[in-house]
Amino acid sequence: MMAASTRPKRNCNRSHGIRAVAKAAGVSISTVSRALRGYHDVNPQTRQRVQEVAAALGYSPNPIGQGLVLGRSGYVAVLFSRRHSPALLDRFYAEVLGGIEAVLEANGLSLVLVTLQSLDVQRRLTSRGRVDGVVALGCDIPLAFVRTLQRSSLPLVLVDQPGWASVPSVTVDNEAGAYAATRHLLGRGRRRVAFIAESLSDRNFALRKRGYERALREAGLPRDRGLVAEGAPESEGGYLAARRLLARCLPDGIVAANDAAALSAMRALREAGLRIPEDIAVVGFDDLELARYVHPPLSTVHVPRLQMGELGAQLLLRRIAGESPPSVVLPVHLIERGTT
Amino acid sequence: MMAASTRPKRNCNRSHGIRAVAKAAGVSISTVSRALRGYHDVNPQTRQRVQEVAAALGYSPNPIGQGLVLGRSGYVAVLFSRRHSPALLDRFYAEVLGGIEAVLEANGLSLVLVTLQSLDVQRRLTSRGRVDGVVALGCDIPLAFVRTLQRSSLPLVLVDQPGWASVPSVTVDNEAGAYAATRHLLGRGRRRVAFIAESLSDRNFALRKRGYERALREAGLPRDRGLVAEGAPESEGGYLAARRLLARCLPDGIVAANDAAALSAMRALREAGLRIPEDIAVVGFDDLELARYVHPPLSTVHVPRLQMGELGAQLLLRRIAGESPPSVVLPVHLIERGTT
DNA sequence: GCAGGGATCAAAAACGTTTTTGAAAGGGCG
DNA sequence: CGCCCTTTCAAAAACGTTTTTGATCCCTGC
Repeated sequence: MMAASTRPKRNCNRSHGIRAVAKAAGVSISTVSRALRGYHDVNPQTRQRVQEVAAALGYSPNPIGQGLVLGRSGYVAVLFSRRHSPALLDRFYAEVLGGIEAVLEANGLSLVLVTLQSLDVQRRLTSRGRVDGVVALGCDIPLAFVRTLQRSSLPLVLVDQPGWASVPSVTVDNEAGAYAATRHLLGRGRRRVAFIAESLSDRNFALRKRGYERALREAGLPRDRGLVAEGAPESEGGYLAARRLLARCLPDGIVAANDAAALSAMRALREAGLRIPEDIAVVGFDDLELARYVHPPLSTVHVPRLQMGELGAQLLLRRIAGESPPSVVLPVHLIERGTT
Repeated sequence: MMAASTRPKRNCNRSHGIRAVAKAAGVSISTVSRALRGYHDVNPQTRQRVQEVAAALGYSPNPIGQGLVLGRSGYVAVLFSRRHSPALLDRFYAEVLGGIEAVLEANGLSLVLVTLQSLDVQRRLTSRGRVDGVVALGCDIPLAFVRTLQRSSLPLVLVDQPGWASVPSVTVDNEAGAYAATRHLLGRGRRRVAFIAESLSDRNFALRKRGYERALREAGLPRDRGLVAEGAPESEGGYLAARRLLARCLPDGIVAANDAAALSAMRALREAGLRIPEDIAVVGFDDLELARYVHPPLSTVHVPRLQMGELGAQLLLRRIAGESPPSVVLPVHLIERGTT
């Protein structure tokens, strides 16, 4: 009597899982799998019955079981640097994230958020089978880290950071955007045009500075180092940069490396008693939603954030599929509003 | 000769995995598992050798294999409503997210971002073993949806939305916060104090309205429906609400349901030629970082966002462990700045 | 000398799926 | 009537772990 229940193992006659469906439909589990996956070698009647039974039991394949045999997890990691980590997540990357999520979602993948803050990030990413690919966001992901990821042969794309070698990337034409912004100010008769940034060690901001310098050079204006000011790599860096700039000279136009810097710079300008745009014109970069709503509305270079995210995700999907898609550089365009 | 390689199956002698470590260390795979997991019945020398070999081979256990046998995935879903989905992610929830991520990270769990936009969200969450738990963010997750999640016996906690039954939650004392804000204005001699919100169907905003009303009642002021205005549930809803309010009457104080509404209302007030705080005082709710930097700096009710996220994650961890932790209501406090 | 017991480890079952392999059934053709 | 091919499905292997079970070895105590 007792022998039968001596070793009940875990629970062998559970009511979930592919086995339950197989039993209820009176077929084998392999047939259930094929029927549900839409393979050809299964009788239409059988397929129909299996589908009905599966629906009735509320069955859907356990993704871990699938992942084990298929060798994929169904997760894609989105890597943030410390500066843009969720706690500091600015609207810029929030929107990029939205684009990534939409595309992944449409392809049945889930998005896992990872920040560079944690020490064993590397292990968690490269650990075999944990994620199927990585999108690295922003230009302050250390190159060494990217190289490590690349070595682990995990599909990888860079967004808002130039790619290299076989790593595809999605970026915007930073240099051309800043060039257009500067030309715009020069075209309005401004002659002492400054450039400010939260930080010039940010690679994207450095590229924008080059566009600014090229415009000045082409206009035949002398290069004045006093016209370039740097703040601090934090949310109020632009305010600091503007204060430093005004302490040195009085420009009649400012090209800011991003909207955040432009907006806090505007506060500094107002505190200094300057009128915008009469005394000094300002143009930003990014076209945050907020730019439309401040007073006066901020002229800025529009960056297609959603599209960046979507393209990044699409590139990653192709990479996961084994292709080697080329990097893409998105064009940007200036939007004139009230500050110029 | 050929018989040996007739069926090479996938690849049976691969150089990764627990088997490789076992072979290299000259022990069985079960010993490797026990040694690495820190169990007792393994000789210290053997353990040491196994650890060295594992480190040398760069081995770490495949989480999918672990998940399969352990019945957990190592992932926790954070659920956003459409309104706060990544594309629209406001700084409020970004910071809550940061708190959640920090705690999960410290406990070896990863965070997967899920929005209510997708149609089969439900399947993806409740599908057995996909995630170990869910944190639902915000007060506009449909109750029906929450109930479904609850029925699936997936550990669940609500953040910024009142829990019920056995679902624990983390909220702030919205009613008390708005009460304090209103009392503050009344204490400064304001008598015609209005309340504006992007939307009154938002449950948290409705609670704040009740705090506002209680303060007026206790002060013996007559109830005036014209003093309550609603905008639209979008980023510029506060602007609209303020316009509607001013079209009806001229208050000398405004309690806004959140900082976003307060800030865009301030724009409307300024456009109407009103001085802040001389003609009209404004107090917000949330204490966004931006509140400190606008001009004049916004008086507001501080909401401990990071802490909300941390507590939410901790509650979920306890729930996953099988406990039934109680809901928590965090206190809030008023911060006086330049607008009152 | 031998039963009993603790320490250490190997073998195997189990987790839930997919995919390969091969077998049975049915039909056309010689 | 037998052979071969096609259709349909069942059985089993495989994915990478953890955990249970039981075997071996060595020691202690009688």
